Amino acid sequence: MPELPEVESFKKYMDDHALHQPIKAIKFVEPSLLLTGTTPARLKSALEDNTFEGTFRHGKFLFIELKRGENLMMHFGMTGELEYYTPDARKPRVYALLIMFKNGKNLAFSDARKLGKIAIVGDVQEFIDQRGYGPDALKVSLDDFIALVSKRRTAIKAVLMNQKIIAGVGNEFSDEILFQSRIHPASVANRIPVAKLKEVYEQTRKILKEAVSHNADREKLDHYFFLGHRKAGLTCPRCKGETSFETIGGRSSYFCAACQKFYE
DNA sequence: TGACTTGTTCAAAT
DNA sequence: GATTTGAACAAGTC
Repeated sequence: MPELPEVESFKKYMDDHALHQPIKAIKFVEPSLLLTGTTPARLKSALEDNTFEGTFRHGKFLFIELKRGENLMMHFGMTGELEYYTPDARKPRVYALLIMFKNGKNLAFSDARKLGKIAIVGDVQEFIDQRGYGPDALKVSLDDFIALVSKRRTAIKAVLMNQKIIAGVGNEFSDEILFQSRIHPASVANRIPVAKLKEVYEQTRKILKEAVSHNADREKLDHYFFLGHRKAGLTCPRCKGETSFETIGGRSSYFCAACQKFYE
């Protein structure tokens, strides 16, 4: 699922393939992905005869700067993907948004489950502020992290996944961060000692940075425990106990009840 | 067949 | 008002 590291790798993908090339035309076939305020006509007029000049990521949002001043915002939902390719009539792609460049290449944004979002955004910071998203998980300072997390009275896992507190962490990475920090995901955030929250902050940075450096490739993150194989009934590499499953914060959670301490 | 999954948003409850 | 909880959304997988 696209969390911060996956979105960062989409950012690199755009940087490597799609910048500085004039856009000839677009095709847009999935209006349900458009955020309120962006109509298909506005998308078309903003993109056609324009050029992507740079990229910016905040949490799980990717913003692609346009030469004429605005930004194309992409959110990948659960199943959003990008593909830059040479069109081939025999192998048509399924897409929600197709961008055709003057150099003959295409960029397709596809989204099988249609939970992604697309919009044209004027000022990126204003978009983030107006919608109330918290600081990016890799840019937030330790002090801000502690201040934001330590007062919450709900499960630490729900806090880490709440984009309005800290942006970028989703279900899968939250399980790994809490496993590495040895904290039970249902622990109440404001009951966790500050020294322990500092560890959560450090693990968050360590794991996300490493995932970013490997383009979120699970095979290269195999030295972590839960990434890639989230299941109940596995043997915990630390205490050799059996891993558990519970729904926490409305999401499936895997953890080791024996070595992840529960703070209540 | 239908339960389960995900990130976000919205409504309801506290 | 702020925070928390839980349901809803879509559609693919098993």
